[in-house]
Amino acid sequence: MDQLLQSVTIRINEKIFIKDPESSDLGKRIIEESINMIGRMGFESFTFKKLGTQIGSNESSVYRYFENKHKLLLYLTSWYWGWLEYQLVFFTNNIADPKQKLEKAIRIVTKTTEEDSEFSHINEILLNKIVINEYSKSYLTKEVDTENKEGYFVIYKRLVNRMSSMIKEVNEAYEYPLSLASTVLEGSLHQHFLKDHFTSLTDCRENVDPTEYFTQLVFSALTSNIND
Amino acid sequence: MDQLLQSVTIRINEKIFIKDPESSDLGKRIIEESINMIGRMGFESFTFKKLGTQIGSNESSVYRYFENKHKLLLYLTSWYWGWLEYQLVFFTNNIADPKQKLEKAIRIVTKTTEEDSEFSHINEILLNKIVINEYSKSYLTKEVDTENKEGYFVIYKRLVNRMSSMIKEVNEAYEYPLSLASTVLEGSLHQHFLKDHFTSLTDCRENVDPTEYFTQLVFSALTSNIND
DNA sequence: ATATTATGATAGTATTACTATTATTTTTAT
DNA sequence: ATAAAAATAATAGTAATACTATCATAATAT
Repeated sequence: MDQLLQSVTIRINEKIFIKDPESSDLGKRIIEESINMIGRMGFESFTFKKLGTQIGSNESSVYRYFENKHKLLLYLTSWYWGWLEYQLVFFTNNIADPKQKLEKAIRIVTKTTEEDSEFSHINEILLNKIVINEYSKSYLTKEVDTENKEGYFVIYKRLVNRMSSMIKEVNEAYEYPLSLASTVLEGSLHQHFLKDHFTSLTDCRENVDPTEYFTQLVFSALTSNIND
Repeated sequence: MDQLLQSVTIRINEKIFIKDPESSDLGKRIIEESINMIGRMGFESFTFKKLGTQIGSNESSVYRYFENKHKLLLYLTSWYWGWLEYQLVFFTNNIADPKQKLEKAIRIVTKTTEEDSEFSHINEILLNKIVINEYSKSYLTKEVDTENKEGYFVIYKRLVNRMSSMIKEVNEAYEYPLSLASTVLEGSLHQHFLKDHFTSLTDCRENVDPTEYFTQLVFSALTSNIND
């Protein structure tokens, strides 16, 4: 990623925050440091009090940006999916062949984030780890339906839909484009997690990325003739 | 499921509990009522104090069975996976043809639990809902590696391995049997969740079970010639 | 120079997630 | 049948969490 990205901002649903963290220095420190802290200690041990101390500020000041840490997690993960969506669109835009396009798309959404684009104060490598470890917690709640209606998951949903469209462009007769798209996105996070913690449950490892597995899986499904 | 099951017990790692809940009436009420309560109010709102009140007992008594609610969740989910494993083995045991066997296996692990087997005080329908909504939380923690070493996830791991073996029996050249097995198990929970809360992200719905989707997906992957 | 807004400091509350102690009831062993 | 042991219940207490509320101070905008 390069210069271009420096002028791009990821637009997050305004209901997720009280005050836009991008609008001030303190806000940016909140985002920056919360990524470090959640990455280091995990979401459950992370608190606004600890964050306040860490950024040389105050618990009460953090509360002026986010209602609670759940909303902050929604903010961080939305940002991540927005960033991925941007890459997906940018790098597949010029590809005419649907197969090549889909292949590129799968590569983008399943790869390990290995470089920090430096286009913001956000550490994408760490954020990728956070998404792997914590994303499910943002929607596996009793409030999902309300929060979904409020539009807290729009970016992720848009991403799944973009993948689904690319799948359909390869084979419009395929019956499960949405399920396949959501399986690739969610499954990729899961395979990355297994690679790090349950090596006996995955074939992915150092140098065998989930990318290859999912690419083969998707193209098999789309070019299969088992239902003929 | 029938009579036979009444004599089967699912063996849970003894480190997960302090006192075996199967060993007393109070223990069984703890399990039974915790399933109702977690199902109703979600894992985060559930507390041992509320559980104590509900079963006409005491917070401190619950603590004599489980160290904390995380361990209780591990117990419940282990039980569920053990129960699924039992069905998997039981109903595939007599099938000689590897394809038919795998097909049956996929059906068992991806179907919606629709009947309470009555072979225990455990409500399997509700427990299935709990697994869909809460299972990820049991391993997406900072303590996974330690708890994995303690053997808290053995049953689940055994289940993935059984699925993986069945996959290999259909196509021993297939490169990702473990990833495919873990994708089916985890992905099935995810598709069920989407069906209930994010209908725009899945093709599964009333009468279109994840079963069909995953069956097609797995057999496409195994009979694919895209790498030839 | 003053009003406005942002931030910081402090205090307070209800709830959670426990631990510890003691009392009471139930079970079991003799 | 009785004593000892084990299980359960009741009560109290603690540190931490997840906030809310209030007031003071600093930065900025007009």
